[in-house]
Amino acid sequence: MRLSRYFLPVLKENPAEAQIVSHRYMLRAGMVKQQAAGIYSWLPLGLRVLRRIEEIVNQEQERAGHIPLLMPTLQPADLWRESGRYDDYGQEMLRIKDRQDREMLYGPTNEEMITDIFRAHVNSYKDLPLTLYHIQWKFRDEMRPRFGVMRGREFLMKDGYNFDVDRDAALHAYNRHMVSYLRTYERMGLTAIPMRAASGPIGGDNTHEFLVLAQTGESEVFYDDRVTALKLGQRDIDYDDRAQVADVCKEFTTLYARTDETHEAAVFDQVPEAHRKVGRGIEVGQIFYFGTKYSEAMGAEVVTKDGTKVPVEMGSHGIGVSRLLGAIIEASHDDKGIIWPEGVTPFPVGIVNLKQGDSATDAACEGLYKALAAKGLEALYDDRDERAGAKFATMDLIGLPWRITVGPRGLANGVVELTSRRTGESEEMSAEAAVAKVAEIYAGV
RNA sequence: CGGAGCGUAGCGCAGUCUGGUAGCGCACCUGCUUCGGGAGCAGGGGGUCGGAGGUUCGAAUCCUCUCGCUCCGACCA
Repeated sequence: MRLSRYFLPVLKENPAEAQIVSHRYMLRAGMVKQQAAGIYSWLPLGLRVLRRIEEIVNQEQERAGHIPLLMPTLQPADLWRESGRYDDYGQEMLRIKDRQDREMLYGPTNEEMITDIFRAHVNSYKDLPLTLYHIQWKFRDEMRPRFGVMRGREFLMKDGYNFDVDRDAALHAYNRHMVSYLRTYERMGLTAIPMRAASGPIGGDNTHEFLVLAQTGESEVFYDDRVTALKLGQRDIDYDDRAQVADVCKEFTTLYARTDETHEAAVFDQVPEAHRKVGRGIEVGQIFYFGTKYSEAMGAEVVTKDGTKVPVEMGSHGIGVSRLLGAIIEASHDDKGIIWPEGVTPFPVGIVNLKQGDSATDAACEGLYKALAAKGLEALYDDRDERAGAKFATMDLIGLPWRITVGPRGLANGVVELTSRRTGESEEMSAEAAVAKVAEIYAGV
């Protein structure tokens, strides 16, 4: 993408309403525009990151054997009357009437609707296990939306639902989700710690939240800091292997890690003092096992091997996709701007032409741009007629992890400069070597 | 939902107390100079002062109502 033809409305000054760093940078980098309290337009740069995050979520869900579908944002009230939640959900649910005066709602979650789909089409244990998920906009009419996309009223969420024949199978689904979530967050450059949680209006007694440590987090967290060193890495996981998946969950949930909702001081005190940490975290996902709560209420049953009918065992699992943008920025930025992890960056690399209009630098930049594209890497090429300082400031603000700087001084020696946004370190090399190095960096992402 | 505050140009703000017909910086447009970390000079365009009603010779400014947004608290992906 050539910046001169892109739509990237960056702001030099901090918008007054933005209190936390991710909100400030998202506005300043031209990623979002607020349209109402807790409701945002996604501008091109923000949309690119949102799509990247969705893509990673999709890939990891499908890798775990979960199946995508898409349910609507608007739902009929009657479905929610069956579970009893139409009345229970309260003011947070946005209720709407259509022209026939039918009661509708903008979905805050989809347990009822997925159960309706299930009961309409599945009758036998032979069709299980089954996990369906979608990534769809949700609306929760929060009392107090704040922190930009971190607590919006409209937000993009991945929500998945598992259907299993018995409790053991459902708990395996729970574990499978935990592992797939760990891998998802790691690919986004995040350390998200599973913490035992309270269940809230979804219901159920087995639930973990995934927390990203950050000063600006809304939850107080208590943890053994050795959990932050745990990494899934590239290990090979067979998601159908119950024992292997359970072992991974055990590895990641044995050390103490709780939110204030489930914190137990007496247990926490047994953590060695050197590792005992209290901090704050951003909740970026939650998984639940809730058994037959919805299937019983809504008559979602399957016939078992011995011919009896049983309500299907269920769980649900959510990742706050739009919230993740904020969480990643909170976890990865400096005083100049965002620092995107390679996994989610809107563009893999930026090209800065220090002397636009100079035939040598222009030609070198065009060559780089095309060579990168040939490797499947779409660079953001700053071809504006701006001074070097302005170009650097823009690149730093929008946070592309790698920058190739092309100027007449370097070209005279046959080199360009490859700079890491994270470390600030620069290395001079030929244009060919820079392309090769960037390609190598992204080969593993 | 309780408490506090703010709406004046695209963004950040001053002007409101003490009414006199709207200003600064950034951004934008033109020209010249400049050109490896958000340039300088000169010129220029842009605002029914959130909305409605009222008081007044006269309202951004005073009064009433209303809408929107932000922050602090209790709730949540």
